[in-house]
Amino acid sequence: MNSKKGDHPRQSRRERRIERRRREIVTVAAQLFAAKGYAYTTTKDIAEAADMAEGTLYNYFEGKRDIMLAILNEMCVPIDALLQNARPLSTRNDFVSVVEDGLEIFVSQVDFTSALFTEIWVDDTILNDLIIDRLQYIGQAIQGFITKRIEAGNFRLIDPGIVTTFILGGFVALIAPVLRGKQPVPTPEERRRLAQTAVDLLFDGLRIR
Amino acid sequence: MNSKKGDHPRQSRRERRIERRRREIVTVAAQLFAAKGYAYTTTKDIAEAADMAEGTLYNYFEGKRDIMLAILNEMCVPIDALLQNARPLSTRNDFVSVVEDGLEIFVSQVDFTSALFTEIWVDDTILNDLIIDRLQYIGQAIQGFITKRIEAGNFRLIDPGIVTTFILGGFVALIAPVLRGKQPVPTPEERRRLAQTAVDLLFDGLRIR
Amino acid sequence: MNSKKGDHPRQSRRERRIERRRREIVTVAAQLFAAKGYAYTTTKDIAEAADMAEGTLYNYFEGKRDIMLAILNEMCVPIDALLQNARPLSTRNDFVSVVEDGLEIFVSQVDFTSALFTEIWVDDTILNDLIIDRLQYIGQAIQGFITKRIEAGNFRLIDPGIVTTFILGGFVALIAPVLRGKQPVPTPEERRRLAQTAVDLLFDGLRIR
Amino acid sequence: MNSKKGDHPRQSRRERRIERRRREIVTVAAQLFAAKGYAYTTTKDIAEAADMAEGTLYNYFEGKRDIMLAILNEMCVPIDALLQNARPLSTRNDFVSVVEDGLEIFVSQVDFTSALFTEIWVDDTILNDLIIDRLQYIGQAIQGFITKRIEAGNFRLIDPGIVTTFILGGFVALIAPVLRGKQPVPTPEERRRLAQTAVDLLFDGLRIR
DNA sequence: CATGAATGAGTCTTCATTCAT
DNA sequence: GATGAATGAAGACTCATTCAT
Repeated sequence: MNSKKGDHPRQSRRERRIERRRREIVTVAAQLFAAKGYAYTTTKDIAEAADMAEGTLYNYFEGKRDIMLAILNEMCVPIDALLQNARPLSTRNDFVSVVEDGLEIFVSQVDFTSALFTEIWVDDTILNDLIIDRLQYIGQAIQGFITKRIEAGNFRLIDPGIVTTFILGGFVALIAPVLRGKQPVPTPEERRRLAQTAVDLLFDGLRIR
Repeated sequence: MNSKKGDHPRQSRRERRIERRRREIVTVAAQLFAAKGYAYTTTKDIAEAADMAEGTLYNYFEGKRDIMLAILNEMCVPIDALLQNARPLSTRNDFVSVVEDGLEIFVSQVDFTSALFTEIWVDDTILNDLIIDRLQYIGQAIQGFITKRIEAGNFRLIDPGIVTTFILGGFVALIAPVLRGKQPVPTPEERRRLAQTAVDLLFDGLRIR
Repeated sequence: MNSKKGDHPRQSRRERRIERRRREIVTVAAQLFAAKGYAYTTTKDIAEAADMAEGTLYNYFEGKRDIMLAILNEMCVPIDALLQNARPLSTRNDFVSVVEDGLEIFVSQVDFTSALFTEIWVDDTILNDLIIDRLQYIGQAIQGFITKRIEAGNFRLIDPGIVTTFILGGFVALIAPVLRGKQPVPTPEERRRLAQTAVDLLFDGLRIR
Repeated sequence: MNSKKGDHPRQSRRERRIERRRREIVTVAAQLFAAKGYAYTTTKDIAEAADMAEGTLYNYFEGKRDIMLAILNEMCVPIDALLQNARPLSTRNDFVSVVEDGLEIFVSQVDFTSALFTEIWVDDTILNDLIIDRLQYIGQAIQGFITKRIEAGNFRLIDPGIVTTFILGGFVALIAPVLRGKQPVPTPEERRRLAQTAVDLLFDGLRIR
């Protein structure tokens, strides 16, 4: 019997401790990577921020890069959850919800998101392994939605590819200032308003109809 | 008098040569920074690519960072020109033109743009010194345009700040795949279509009116 | 009295367990040292091979170096036994026997011998503390044998020192390929043949008499 | 014109300087490797001994291991020369000469030889790449010599393989004490005597004929 | 001006040893 | 006694910058 009481301890105390420690490291590393970028963050920085010896890092991660990958995976979990659970986009409200949830994910983990964005521009491996697929998945969902609506006669005839790209960019732009600390993290209400305004713009455009 | 003959040589031959050399360095450095990121590009890389000795770089630039700054300034020249010369946005076509011109600038200097984008996420100084002001200038132009149109009763009542952010993000998204080599550099015709589609979306939205 | 019952237990059960554990460690360590060399074998390697925690090693040895010394001592026990028990060399057969026994000792403990040879070249302390004396003892035995035979008119007048050195080297060369895994461990029959051939060569030389 | 005077300067001044520097490094490194072993010699040690900054080493060698390989190659040059130029062994005097020359090579470069011997026991790559082939070459030369003599009726019927191994070991044993600093470097006269005694022993054995 | 060797602070990583549990 | 996480000193190697030629 591993644990004194519980019958089904998911993890032994040891495993929990290890997990906790990894989390600590990942958390502070994300902050540092977000603030200074991966290349400019030293393992010494991370160790000091995590208040441990440099060598201790290597009991939990294979190396600096491994910490980065852990951050990115951490980041991917809620994203994948969103992608899995998302009902197929069919109504305007679906769209607003998804945008809102997306904002929530990225913005509630500013450091992780920021670290992610920083490296995407530099590291092809990361881009290919982690981003491209998900981006295509999202892109196809949006394109599917638009295409179907066009066929149904609800949407105008407009290149769905370009629109999708534009939408994704707009979405990122909404969170970029937050990531770079130029704007405070939006409250849930503000996120809702952002999502609604964005979708509003997208559906009806600027011009008075 | 520096030059032997001409009365008003803007620059002596020597100065021209220096200028040419600086350009060479900046050009190859931009390629390297774009490809591998600033941090992962060594001065040796640059020197080799520019076919000169490492030490020679220091006759033209104060150091590695100074080369980066030169790249960014290089980048800013056409942007500032665009911003200066742009007629105040008043018609829909103005908008299309500006977007088109913007695409042209960024896309025709993929390396410079790419190098720029890479560092913005990491380097606060660069962000503040070079980007923020221009972004605000552009943002205000767009916001002004929207606000005026709203007042004129042409545009719906919609938060101009959010719209502006969204627009800028969409714009960046159009060039991002090119920067990362995931899409080929668009031809002038494609740029025009991109610009038109984007503005079209922006003005009239997706829905059939 | 340590043990509960027996009157003359050489060692208590505890002591025997400790001794057994030390043996285990020494055995696996010798394998590793032989295979990779002392410097390239980590305490983690040893601990894993001995199927115990790294820290446990330190309950039985003062440190990594201490394990090495234990190996060497282990190695010395049968050697010293051989040296003690060996009748003074007097006949040709004595010589063959000693060579044969020597081969047996070194070759039956390939890992220990190998570990020993590896470090002798590097570590002066080991060389001085463990090897020099024994080597001199052996050398003197051989020299004594030769000198006596020369005086007796059986052997030619030939520098006994050089001969001794040459003999020892020849002996080592016979086992070296085995130590380095370039030849299989010789069977007792092969060892006998090796010993006989070597002594034969030594006594009568190559030339037809 | 590269050089002021000479028409056929084998190497430019720069190349000569580089070669000189490499030599310096190799020389001090060999001393250190010989004294402490490869693993226990740090690049810092080498740099200090060569009186230069650590980084400078890397202008001349790819890394620590590369320095080791340079030492070994340095070592191989005279050996290969000896092997190439050696007349086929046919007389007893040929044998003495080769042994003498071999002693000269190894003993005149104590540090290099010592560094070599140290690593052979540990590093399979080195052993395979540099030693095995040459050893086999030498072994075959000796075996060939013996076999031919046996066929000619000059030598007794004795396993040439074992004899060869024994000879090589004897040879190494003659230089081992010098390598480990236990004996002074032998003078040419001493080398000659060593060689003669060894070959004498080998041909005629100890026993009075 | 051009060169490129020299520099040495700084990086990531390893590992023998300790010690709280 | 057993464990294995924590430690931190030390190691190999990198690279922006300097400077003598």
